[in-house]
Amino acid sequence: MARPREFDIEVAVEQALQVFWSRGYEGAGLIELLEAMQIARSSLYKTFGDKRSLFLAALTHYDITRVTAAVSLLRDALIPDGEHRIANLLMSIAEAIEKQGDRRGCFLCNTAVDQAPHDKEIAEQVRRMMSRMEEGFFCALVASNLKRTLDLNGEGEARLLKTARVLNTVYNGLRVMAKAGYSAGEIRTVIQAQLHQNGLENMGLVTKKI
Amino acid sequence: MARPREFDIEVAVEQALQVFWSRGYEGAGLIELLEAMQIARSSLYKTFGDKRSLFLAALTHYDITRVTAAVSLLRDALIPDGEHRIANLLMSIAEAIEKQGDRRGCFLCNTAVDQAPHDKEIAEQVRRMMSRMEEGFFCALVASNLKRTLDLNGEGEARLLKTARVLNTVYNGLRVMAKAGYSAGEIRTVIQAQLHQNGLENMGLVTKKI
DNA sequence: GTTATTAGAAACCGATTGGTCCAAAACACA
DNA sequence: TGTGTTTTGGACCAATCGGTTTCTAATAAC
Repeated sequence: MARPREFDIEVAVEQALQVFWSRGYEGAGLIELLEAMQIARSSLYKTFGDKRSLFLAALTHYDITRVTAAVSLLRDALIPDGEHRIANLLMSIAEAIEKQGDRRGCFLCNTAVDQAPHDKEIAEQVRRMMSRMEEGFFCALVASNLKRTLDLNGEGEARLLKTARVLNTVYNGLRVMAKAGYSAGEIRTVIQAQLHQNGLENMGLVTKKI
Repeated sequence: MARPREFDIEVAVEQALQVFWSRGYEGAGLIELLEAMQIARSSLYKTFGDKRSLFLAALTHYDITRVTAAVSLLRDALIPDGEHRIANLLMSIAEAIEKQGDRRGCFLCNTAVDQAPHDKEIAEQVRRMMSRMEEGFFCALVASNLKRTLDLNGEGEARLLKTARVLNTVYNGLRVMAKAGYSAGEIRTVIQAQLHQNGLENMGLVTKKI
């Protein structure tokens, strides 16, 4: 029995995420955040507490939207070969540069670099999100020809877990390169070389068949 | 015919670098910088112009000290095998975490992530420094068994250049992982897997013989 | 020693920072 | 319609931001 909130929290958090994503935590001013979120100062503080909590909410929102989407892509059974799923994910980095001129990179990677070292809670969440990414890569590897090769050799899933972590490391490295100004073409070359080296040979881009 | 400067510019820039390195550009306040540099406000502005120029000076200082040191390691003829030089450089990331608890990562990588997208001049310098790192990896690869394998196959230096870029990407990825909280042991595992995949098999740590 | 020049310490600047407070408006429920 | 509760916008806050100015002290050249 009270006045209802006039804005949608999820929409507001998504807008805040956009600002944090392109400006970073320190670079994002309250005014810029409020304009993007289309809410008043007091509404922000009443709803979220403070700037840091809003950031945490944005990070969680990134987790349940973007990270989840990436993991889904890596588990997508509609693309039978895991190497194709991995190639699709990595190539999307180059595509983002090419088509949208997007050099904001990965919000998770950005946050790991500039906030995780100074904030324990953020660091923990970043670790969890990184682990989710690794799991995604692992799922794709389970459906790859690398898995089949390893099965013949009798090597276990330990090797797959290791490769998943390597791929996630490369993924983060690529996002840094994108921010450093490398072109879409240069990034694609790195991806191809990397996939080749990981024994993921069949790596042409394959679109989902529905 | 004037009063001489009381502080050493290089020392001051090195101290400023330390602050920018651990706090980032926006996170580094004037007061913190001045205290670390042990100079007065007006001296800073007279000598460097403004905060951004000081940052640029710190970035250049990082280039001519740290990046140069890394490249020297990668070209060090006293370590005959290139793969050992590469392993040494990558393993130093894990060592920094283990021995100094240093999670500030690589200042070049940090700057690429949080400043390059917003500042053209910084972006250009970051690109130049990344290229220097790649050249370093290339020099090490020239002295590696991968090179010898490729020579037999008739593959040219193009492949080596590509691998150099991949290694630099991995290097940046590892620095992100370090910031994300991965342990020295976890990072070492990734490095070993990666070196293995790059055909750089002889990868035990080898100390320089003088 | 005088003079020209510059370094240095500190006061000072407006703008902006993140954050609080309060009166008024808007709704749910009776 | 009246009442109670909560959101809202905007005024307000001290602190800090990056940057400037001023004035004094130091010193090299003459």
